[in-house]
Amino acid sequence: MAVDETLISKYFNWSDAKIVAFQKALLEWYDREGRQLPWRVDHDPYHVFVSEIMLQQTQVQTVIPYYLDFIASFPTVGELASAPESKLLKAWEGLGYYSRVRNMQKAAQQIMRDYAGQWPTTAAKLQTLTGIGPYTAAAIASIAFNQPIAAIDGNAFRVFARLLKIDLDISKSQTRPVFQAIGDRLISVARPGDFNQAIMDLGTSYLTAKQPDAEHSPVRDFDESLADGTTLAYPVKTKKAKPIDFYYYALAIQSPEGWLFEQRPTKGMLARLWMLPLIDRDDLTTSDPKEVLAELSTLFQQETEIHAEFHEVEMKPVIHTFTHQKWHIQIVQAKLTSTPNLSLFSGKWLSLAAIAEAPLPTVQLKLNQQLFV
DNA sequence: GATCCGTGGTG
DNA sequence: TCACCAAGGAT
Repeated sequence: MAVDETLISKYFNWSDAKIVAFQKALLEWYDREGRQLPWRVDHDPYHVFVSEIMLQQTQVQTVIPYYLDFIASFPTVGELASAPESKLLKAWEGLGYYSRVRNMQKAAQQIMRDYAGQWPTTAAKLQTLTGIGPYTAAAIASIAFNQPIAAIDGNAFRVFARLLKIDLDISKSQTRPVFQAIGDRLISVARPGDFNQAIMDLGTSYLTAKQPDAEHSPVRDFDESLADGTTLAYPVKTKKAKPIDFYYYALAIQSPEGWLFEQRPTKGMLARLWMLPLIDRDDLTTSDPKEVLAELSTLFQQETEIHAEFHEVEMKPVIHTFTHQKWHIQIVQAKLTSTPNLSLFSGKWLSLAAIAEAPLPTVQLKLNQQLFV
């Protein structure tokens, strides 16, 4: 809570007059050139909430169609709270970070149960809701309820780091309180929501990460890194690790009732979404292609007593890169003349129509492209 | 506090 | 191909 005052004053010692001038320059620009976005047509806390969750680590252009569909399907927090999970996951299909939508429903249920459907108005209370952290709580509190608290996202880190030449590593958790304290001193008490959104618009226009145009920004006169030509030195951030390679076979098994799909476990990657069964190549005793197919066939027959003749599909492996993992998937196919009982694979036989209804991760959509087109 | 959790775009 | 980025949060 108590942020080291000497650390703050190392980077920030603007006068009140300078702060006011900064707010004026920023907000006048925002009034002139701020983006028109679907979630900016009103300040409904539910609308702000849905958009902010979707925008976590996701670009505006990606979010827009999902936001419009989501609000149409689940218009109120009460309808979100009572929606079936499968519908929610389907609405989120392709957006990534799928735990966001399940946490969003938990938060909606907390609103209904603990707050009688009325949103709490302070960032502190909002942050107790599942899936709402310091950034999202500040965004909702400031935009929907005019609370003067800075929303420190990637844009705010970058903008403030450049303006004030803050050389703290923004990937370290101790850094956030410093930016929070400085942002809270800079923010316009009269228009906190617009201030936060203006900082974000600034971060996606003149002060972008790779090709900034700081010399034309509306706050160029307040930009200390522009003054000495060190814009690109900020923000300081440690590099991310390279994704780890994984090698799988995807079993494309077709019976008269459809294709065998599995729902992924409740926790971990792509939780509760549907995919073809994946066999880790490291779990097989051989890497010789012919022996692999024989082993898969044996594996399947053990449980079914149905003869399954697997064959490698003549297609390139599907390669899909996540943040931390890179999957190399070779499809193997088998067509069954009757439908066996399942025990080895805890899956379901899905018709093409059912596959279209099920929530699928993008890597499975890639597999579908190879199989069903 | 380091790691996990997706996807699409860009140079 | 690859590294990096984009309105973060939970564990």
